Amino acid sequence: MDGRLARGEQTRRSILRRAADIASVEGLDGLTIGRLATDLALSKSSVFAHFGSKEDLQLAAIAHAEDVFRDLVIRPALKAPDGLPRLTAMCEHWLDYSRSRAFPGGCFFAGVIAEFDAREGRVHDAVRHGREKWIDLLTGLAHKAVTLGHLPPDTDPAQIAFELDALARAGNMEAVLTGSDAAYDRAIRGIRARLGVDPE
Amino acid sequence: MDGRLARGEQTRRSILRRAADIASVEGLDGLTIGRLATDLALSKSSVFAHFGSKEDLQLAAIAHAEDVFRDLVIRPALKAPDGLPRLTAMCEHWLDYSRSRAFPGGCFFAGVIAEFDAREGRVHDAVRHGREKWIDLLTGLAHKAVTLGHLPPDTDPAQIAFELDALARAGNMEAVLTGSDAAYDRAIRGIRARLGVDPE
DNA sequence: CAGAGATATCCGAACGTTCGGTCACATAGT
DNA sequence: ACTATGTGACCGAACGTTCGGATATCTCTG
Repeated sequence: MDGRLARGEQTRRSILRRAADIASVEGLDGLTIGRLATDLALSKSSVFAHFGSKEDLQLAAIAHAEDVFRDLVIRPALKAPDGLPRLTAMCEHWLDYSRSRAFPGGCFFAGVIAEFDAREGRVHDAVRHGREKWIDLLTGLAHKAVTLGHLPPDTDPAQIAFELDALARAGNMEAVLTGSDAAYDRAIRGIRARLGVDPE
Repeated sequence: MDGRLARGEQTRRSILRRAADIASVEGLDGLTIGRLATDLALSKSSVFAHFGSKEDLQLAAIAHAEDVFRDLVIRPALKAPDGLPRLTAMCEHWLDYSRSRAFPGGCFFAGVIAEFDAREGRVHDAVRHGREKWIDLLTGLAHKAVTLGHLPPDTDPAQIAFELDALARAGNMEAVLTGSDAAYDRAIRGIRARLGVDPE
């Protein structure tokens, strides 16, 4: 077992990368096995065989997008000092991740949540669970910021997590919709004001 | 030309009502002519004939949803006194419209915007234009509230419109995703705090 | 080290279904 | 009788899925 990846694993990853990119624009339903096969110069059956069903492909794409999100947003932000700096860093990395178009359709989850929020099934559950973890993370950071005295003692951590997420998500959506980066400035201004942080 | 509707117009409206309901859950792409025909006990060709193409059906569904939104949110809110009361009324009617599930998938536009924000074409343009009108409306109300002295004179109307929309939209999404109404309280609390209005 | 055998990986063809869309024809309303 | 409205049969394309077999890649033996 050397460090190299087995051939199948490489293919699987290339499929997932492409799948997440497509899904961020066309949605997880718009994601198509035939389209994937064409784009990657593979056969439909080969793409299919790696996942066993379209639903499992969708779930794998979500898991992959979560890995990307962890690498680009969560892990870097956790390097900031605990409390308010870490909370603001999390929001700013979130916006950078959207702005950089790590996924061509903006934030992968913003699109997928809206697609599956009102449905049922495994994909809905996975999306919902992923979002819960994210909100819990933000809430925990806000709580820590309160206990450290970085935020007023009467601050409700869950409420502030909700509002920060709302502002960031709105920035992503408007930026993608209009093709302009101006919405990111709106989002960051709202976030900084809400946290009582001086605008740079 | 008496007051009654022509037969075809009645059918057309029933199609659009159902189409908007389906699209709010499954998306405008998940909306299917065959599904519509089955649900309404019509033939596919009849449904199709009313619109000429699927894209035109999607555009008509958007226009219909805008009518509903105008009736349930905008018109009632405009009865409130000008300035801050009207702005808060707009937000609250927005949340009530989402909570009441006028569309089974929550706010029609929240879903459709996320579906088409990163795409191109007529549907994207229609969605974007509709959202522009909505934001302009909110911005105008905020501006009026500032000039009337209901909000601090240094308030940026466009910024506050962005933030109010962000909070309301987040409330809708989380409520639909989790099936709980608690998110609406979060949204309204954030909105009232942002506007400096006392919670009731 | 070579080569046989097992195992991953991938392909091509086909399946049944559903999609948006077309068309000739029937029916209903005035 | 004429027009608006709706039907039913049908098309080609794309969908997810299945399957048998070809082709790499790895493993184990001699």
